[in-house]
Amino acid sequence: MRRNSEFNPQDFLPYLLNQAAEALSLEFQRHYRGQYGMLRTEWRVLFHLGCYGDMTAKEICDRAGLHKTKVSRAVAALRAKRILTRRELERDRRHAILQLTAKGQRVFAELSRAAHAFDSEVRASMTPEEAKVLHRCLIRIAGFEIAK
Amino acid sequence: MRRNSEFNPQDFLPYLLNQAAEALSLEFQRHYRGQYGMLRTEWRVLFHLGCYGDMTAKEICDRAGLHKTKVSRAVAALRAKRILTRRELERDRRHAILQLTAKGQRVFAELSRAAHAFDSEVRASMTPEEAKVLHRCLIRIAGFEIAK
DNA sequence: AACTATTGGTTGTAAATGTAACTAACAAGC
DNA sequence: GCTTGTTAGTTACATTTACAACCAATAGTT
Repeated sequence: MRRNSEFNPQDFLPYLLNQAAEALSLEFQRHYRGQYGMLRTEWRVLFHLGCYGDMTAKEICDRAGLHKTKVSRAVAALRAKRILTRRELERDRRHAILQLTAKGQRVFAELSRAAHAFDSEVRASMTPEEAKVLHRCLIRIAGFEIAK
Repeated sequence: MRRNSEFNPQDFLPYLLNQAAEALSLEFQRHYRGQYGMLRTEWRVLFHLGCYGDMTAKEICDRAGLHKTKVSRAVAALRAKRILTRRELERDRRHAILQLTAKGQRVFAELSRAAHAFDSEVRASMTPEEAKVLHRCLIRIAGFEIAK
């Protein structure tokens, strides 16, 4: 069977994007996984709480685009690791504010620094102009939805 | 707890890249999953065989950066769907060449067209110059490995 | 030929994820 | 107050994936 020259995987954006995303995620994983035994979703929850401050699980779902079951399980795991606590609201006991513990804040500070360094290292492989374009395109794509 | 203004998830490349990749993959999934009940890895294997022609599972692993167990299972599933066949080599019976069936080629042609259209649609959201920069950066990142 | 190593690939099992069904708390209409 | 609906979150179960152990074929060594 002969080669199809019109189109190849590297030119298909979903594929290329996935390869790039995988490469970086696998690499950065070492930090939260190796050091703290955290899963990707756990790191994301921690990241959001650290960056944006205390919030409910629902808010994390919305901001991070994660399904509530994923967040629910990540929160349970982070609680078990004593990285965050939940405090139910008096006025509506369905909601619970999630809050980093002192340990959680230390871990966040640590990982946040690692993330920053990692990010800089990746950006070092491109010009500031390229970085700007990349960022702009990714933001646009991340919100991409095809006409239904 | 107050907001950490120095750094936010949208600025962290692994995160942003993941969001973008997820958005596109989920969207494109409809085609191979909805129409043919294929999984992502199956689509990738089909894609590679269609684009590059017959090859062994090992070659697919190397080219696609997939683990051999994933490919092994995808191949089994695609065989069950009569999309490809395997032909053992006489001279080394460890190797088996994977080859698309007539049906496999039709399915590939169909999905390839859909992929092309999808890709164009995504690219329509950026200038040719942006697309070029994006492609260049992603290729670079996809091969990224931090100093160990 | 016999012994070890390596390679291509599969299988078993545990961990992680997705989906749907469920619970509990509140809100709204009557 | 009692239905009905909605929202936040959890649990149960089925799929998918990751990791390690495994098998069979070949290569390399002695």
